[in-house]
Amino acid sequence: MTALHTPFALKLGAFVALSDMELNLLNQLHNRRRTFPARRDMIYEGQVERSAYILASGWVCSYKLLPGGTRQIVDFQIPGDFLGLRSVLFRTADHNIEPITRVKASEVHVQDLLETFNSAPRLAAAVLWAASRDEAMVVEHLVDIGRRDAKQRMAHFLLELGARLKLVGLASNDGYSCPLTQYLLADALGLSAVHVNRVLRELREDGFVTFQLGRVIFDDFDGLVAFCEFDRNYLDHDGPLMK
Amino acid sequence: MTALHTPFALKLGAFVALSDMELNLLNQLHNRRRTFPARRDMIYEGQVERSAYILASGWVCSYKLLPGGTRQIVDFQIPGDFLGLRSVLFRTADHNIEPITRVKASEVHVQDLLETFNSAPRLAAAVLWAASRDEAMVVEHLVDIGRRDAKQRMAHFLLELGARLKLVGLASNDGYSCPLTQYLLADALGLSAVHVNRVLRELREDGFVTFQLGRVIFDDFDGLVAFCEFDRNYLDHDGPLMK
DNA sequence: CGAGGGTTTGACTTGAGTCAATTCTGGTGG
DNA sequence: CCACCAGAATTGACTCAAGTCAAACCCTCG
Repeated sequence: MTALHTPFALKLGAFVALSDMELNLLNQLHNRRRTFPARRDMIYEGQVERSAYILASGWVCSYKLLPGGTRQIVDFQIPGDFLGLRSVLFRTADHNIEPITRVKASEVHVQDLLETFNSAPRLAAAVLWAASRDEAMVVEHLVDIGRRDAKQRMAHFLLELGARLKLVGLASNDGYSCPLTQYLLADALGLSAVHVNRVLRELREDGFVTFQLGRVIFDDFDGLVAFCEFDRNYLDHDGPLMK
Repeated sequence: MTALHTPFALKLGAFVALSDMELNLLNQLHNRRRTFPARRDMIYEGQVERSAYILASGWVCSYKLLPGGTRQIVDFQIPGDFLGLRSVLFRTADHNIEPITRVKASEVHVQDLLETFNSAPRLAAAVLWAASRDEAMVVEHLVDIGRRDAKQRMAHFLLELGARLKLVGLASNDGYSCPLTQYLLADALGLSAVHVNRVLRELREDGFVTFQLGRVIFDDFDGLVAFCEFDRNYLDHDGPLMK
């Protein structure tokens, strides 16, 4: 078994046991490497020229802008995630995508993707699976915002992010490094930045999590899971589901 | 051109101009008709036996239950919508689906669906398109809850629902009939039932919409659209996008 | 005619937002 | 190496949107 090179392969590998041939195919998708500076939108609402990307390193967020000037961050993308898969289907992008850090990503043409799927149908299943999982994530985010109070919401969010990062080897149950500012958290969780700060302090004082200096540290992982009633099942995978 | 028989065909017809052959194929999907009584879950979280349905008549909602006993309704499904497409992919359903009214639906086996796609690839594109649109809807719902106050949220929601119903011929700019109770609205919009009532009263007193006795009546459609900054584009289709 | 959802309304409470000032941090250039 | 700056993080005081509790009311259906 060869090494799993990219976060993308790592992630798909959590769903499907990948053969060397499949790993090679995945690597070939990464030939069109591009770099994006932080803060400047990669894809913006209404943009016509469509392309999809696979995130190799760095973090981005996808958000919708409201007329009032506020915005709602729909999701964060981390290494291994697909970007703009949906904007390829629609004629124009329906939301903006902004790099939070400097980002490296591989541009993927629909053509190449389809060809890859042709050669290795199991990869299609894996990608579809990953996409469904992302959608499930948005749903969970919706529940978060709709029915949890700020403190549980934050706790749940930090755990979920941790679970995703663990899939690509960027987190453990101890914690992970996280470039998100409190403003970004606020826009994602539907809170004000001030309140985000207060909530983070409370969680810290409760001895659950510490989020400071770009690192999330789980001081009491199990306690935190219990506090926000985090469902361990839906993100935990013990290994490939398809052999 | 034959009549468009089912809401499902009507909806897909908004995306792709359907040939007689394709219409026939769609109709054949509807041979396994089933009826469900109101209030009893059709699909529940954790259920293993998977099947997908196409809604022929009636309304259902998909929701997630929280440990505290509250719930968040993620989306409502109306005639022509797919049910449980995702639960076919995952081993178990990740949310519950409950009929709001008595419901008629056609059971669809993955097998049949794939065969249909094989015979008419354009239908695959249309279904994928519809699925993407549904996902975009969830995103919009997320924005609604995260960043709009209760009044705009309600206004936006009622307009969106109207737009969807219009696609299958069940609404006009005057209004539509709607079996949702204020409790259901509350669970969908992340509000309390009491506040839903207050907000509906305000919208009525402002002369925007009247929601009473199971009917939504747009007293001032344009005013309402302006009030909640509804984006007409993303749901309005003048006709098939693929000829 | 009674029962049970569903709808309305009022009085009170509270979680989260706003405004505004202060401190911390990391980066930059002299 | 240090002074300075901008962007982040903190904190306190005050406000307000939305929740909670509780009591009517009102259809509709058996």
